[in-house]
Amino acid sequence: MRGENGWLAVFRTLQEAFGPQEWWPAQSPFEVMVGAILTQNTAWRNVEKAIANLRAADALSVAVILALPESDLAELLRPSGFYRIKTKRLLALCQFLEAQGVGAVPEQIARQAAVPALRRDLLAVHGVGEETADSILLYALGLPVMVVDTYTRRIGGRVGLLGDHLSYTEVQAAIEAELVPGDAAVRNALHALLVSLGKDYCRPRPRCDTCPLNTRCAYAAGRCRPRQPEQP
DNA sequence: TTCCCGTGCG
DNA sequence: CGCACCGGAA
Repeated sequence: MRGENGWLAVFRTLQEAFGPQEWWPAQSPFEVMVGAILTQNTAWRNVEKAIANLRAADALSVAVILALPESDLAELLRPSGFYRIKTKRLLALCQFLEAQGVGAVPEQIARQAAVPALRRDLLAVHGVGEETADSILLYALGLPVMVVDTYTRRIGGRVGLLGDHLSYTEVQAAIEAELVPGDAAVRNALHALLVSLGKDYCRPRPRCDTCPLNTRCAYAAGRCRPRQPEQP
């Protein structure tokens, strides 16, 4: 509706443009976690290749991955880039899950009241930072946690909802303040919509001419030009 | 701040 | 070819 201004207005506009989102392309909570590690600073299409390798090797489980020779695991992860580092990180995550005793059904231990402690424990895992931890909480465990990523910052900055140099926590709090507490679905959908916009429109070199937000975006109204000025 | 790294697009 | 990619650690 008209009259909304902040992230909720962005949410509604994007949902009208892209349709309802129910996200994370994965077949299990564990696969979500794997994807969350592999997609760090990496195009999703490359992550898909690595996950396909894992699936083909029947290695989409904690037990199998932990039993795999590290060099073999690295070879499976290779297409996702940063593969030696990601091998270490995925192993660290699997060791954590095994220690938790939740390798098979991790979502069952997740209750909303336990979110802060669970987030803290995830952050203690090598290779799990704030975005990865929150992606796991939201998309693997279904908990109402807003995920902040590079798209969120870029879009928020351009539309005038976020300043520069804000910490992860500050950005997250700014968005959370507009969302219904406890509603995981809206956080899931909003982040998914932001990713969709970020990939296809609000890119480093933006496509403002066809962007669903271009009528309300400060960037589109100002600095965004359909093409570079002609050469002198 | 710099490094980690393959991949597909412009 | 060069650039950017659903970051995090050193």
